[in-house]
Amino acid sequence: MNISAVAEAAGLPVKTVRYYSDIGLVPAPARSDSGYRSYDDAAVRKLVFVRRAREFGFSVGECRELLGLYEDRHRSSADVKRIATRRLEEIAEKQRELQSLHDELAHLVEACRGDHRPDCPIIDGLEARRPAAPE
Amino acid sequence: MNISAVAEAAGLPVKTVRYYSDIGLVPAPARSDSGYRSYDDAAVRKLVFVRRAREFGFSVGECRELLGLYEDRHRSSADVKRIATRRLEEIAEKQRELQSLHDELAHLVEACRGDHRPDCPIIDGLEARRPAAPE
DNA sequence: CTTGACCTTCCAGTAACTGGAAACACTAGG
DNA sequence: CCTAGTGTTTCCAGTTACTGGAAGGTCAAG
Repeated sequence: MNISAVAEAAGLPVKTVRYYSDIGLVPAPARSDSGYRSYDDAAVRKLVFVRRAREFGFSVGECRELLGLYEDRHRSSADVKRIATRRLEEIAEKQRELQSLHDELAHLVEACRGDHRPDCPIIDGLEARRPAAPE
Repeated sequence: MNISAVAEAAGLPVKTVRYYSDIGLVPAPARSDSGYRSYDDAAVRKLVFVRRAREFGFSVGECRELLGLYEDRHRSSADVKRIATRRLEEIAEKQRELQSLHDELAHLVEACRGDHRPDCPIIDGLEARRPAAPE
């Protein structure tokens, strides 16, 4: 399979497939006489796996970890569970943040008449509140 | 005010304040004889405004837009409302995505025994499902 | 005068790609 | 066999929004 075929099969852009090979996330594919990358079905499976994991918000580094576990089924699934659970917590945290963001902004939008008067609660709301300085 | 004072007042790292001046997001500050940046209260207000807007998920480009509106109160608040509403929709969309992500991953984690058996529903779940190819 | 904190500029790096240029490879039609 | 068009290669640069660090100038205290 040439790169565009495998890219389509995996649901990834060609550039990304090349990139994943470049950074060693997936093994370097065989090459044809003319230098074309030649992928097999195993490569497709791994790329699909990576795409899915990325969609779940796993970083490329975490994908590397997961792929290692995926490759070596003898390792305990506890490792996988640990990684996934940590990510689950991060997602939940992000959801909470997003929720408060949404509520606050929605409140401002609601309060905004959206007409041509110069005062605007959204602007005013952005201007308000000063938190503690960072680190 | 020197940069560290204004940074603290605005709740931003020094580097970021310098960066915002560099990219012209906020106006280039006056300089002392020795070349030190010298900020005034208006600069602090703008930086606070930008920090808040960034916290709301507005991109730097959008902050530029908003800052323009903020600077020119004669413009209608409809513009502000339009931008904020669009962002609100994006936040809601992101929340929905995050929710389905969370549910799916939580399901997999629950199904995972987390022991030393070689099969792992999380791995299997990541391996499954192939969507349409992108763009 | 020296020490230490603060400031300057510039360069590089981050994450995860994405876009584009220049050049070679392959396939189909004429 | 030639040509056009598409696919592929490598490499370099750019993206976003900073962040870290080096080399060096400045300032206030003791």
